[in-house]
Amino acid sequence: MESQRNTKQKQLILSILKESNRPMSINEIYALVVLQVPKIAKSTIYRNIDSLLNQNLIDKYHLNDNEVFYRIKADSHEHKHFIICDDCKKVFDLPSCPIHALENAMEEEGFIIKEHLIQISGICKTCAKGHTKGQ
Amino acid sequence: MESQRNTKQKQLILSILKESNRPMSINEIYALVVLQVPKIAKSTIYRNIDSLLNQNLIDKYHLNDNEVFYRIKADSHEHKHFIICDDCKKVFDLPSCPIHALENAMEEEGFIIKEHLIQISGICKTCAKGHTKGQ
DNA sequence: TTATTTGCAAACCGTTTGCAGAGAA
DNA sequence: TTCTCTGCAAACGGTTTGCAAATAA
Repeated sequence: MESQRNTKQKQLILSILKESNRPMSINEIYALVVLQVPKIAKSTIYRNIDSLLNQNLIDKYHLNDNEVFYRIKADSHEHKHFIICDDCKKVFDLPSCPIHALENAMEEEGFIIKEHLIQISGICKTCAKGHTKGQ
Repeated sequence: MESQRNTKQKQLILSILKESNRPMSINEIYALVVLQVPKIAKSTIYRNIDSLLNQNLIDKYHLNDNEVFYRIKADSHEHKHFIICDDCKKVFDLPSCPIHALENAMEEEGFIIKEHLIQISGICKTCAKGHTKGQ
């Protein structure tokens, strides 16, 4: 891996993700960055996001209506429980995992739940037979 | 809505989805369709998929590595609990929802679980205040 | 016969890449 | 000074669209 330079563009992107502390789309990030660096190109944001991913400072998610979101990495482990607003399309973290208690808590806090989705991934029986390919 | 014609292309696409009975990507569908209709264009598949979606015969999901999947509609309600193979990238339905028991069952059946994701969507507090927009 | 559907090619749009100049170290 | 990063413009790839020929009804 090459050495990394600290440009104001990269610092700005990182600080936006840190402050929002929720998954953001490229367009959300761009809208905020462009206020402070009016001539910034979207490719610069894509490249910096890529660099932050490689540095393991942020995570990437494919959520909702096929949009891609990035979020500052959680302290301990990757947090992958989201709540998505059907209206404004923003994505928020869920406080915890157990689903039923959690839904009740969400509703008490004023979020109107429409549906939930559970996604589990790993290696299926067929593929597990074929190879021991760990990663 | 206009009248719908039953072309062999559309019948074929629908029957492929019915037989597989799991979420399939456009490319998976295309690979099977092209065997029987060699000159078919992908745009024809996209258009037929769109028509089947409008007819409420199939569902659409954005899963895994930003891929889009389509699956024949379940009898009762929309089934949105998937299990995804990290290796072959195929997507299968989960038999039921409650997550812990389910993970145990999956592992007993030989699926190696790497991670799971819970996604809940609805209307956030802020948006709920603004408007009473039901859909 | 006639209106919808098809195959083809071009357009579209989010993302990626090549490149010369700007800027960090 | 040197080498990475930026802004710009063009390329890329999955999806959509326009159009004339094919086909279901």
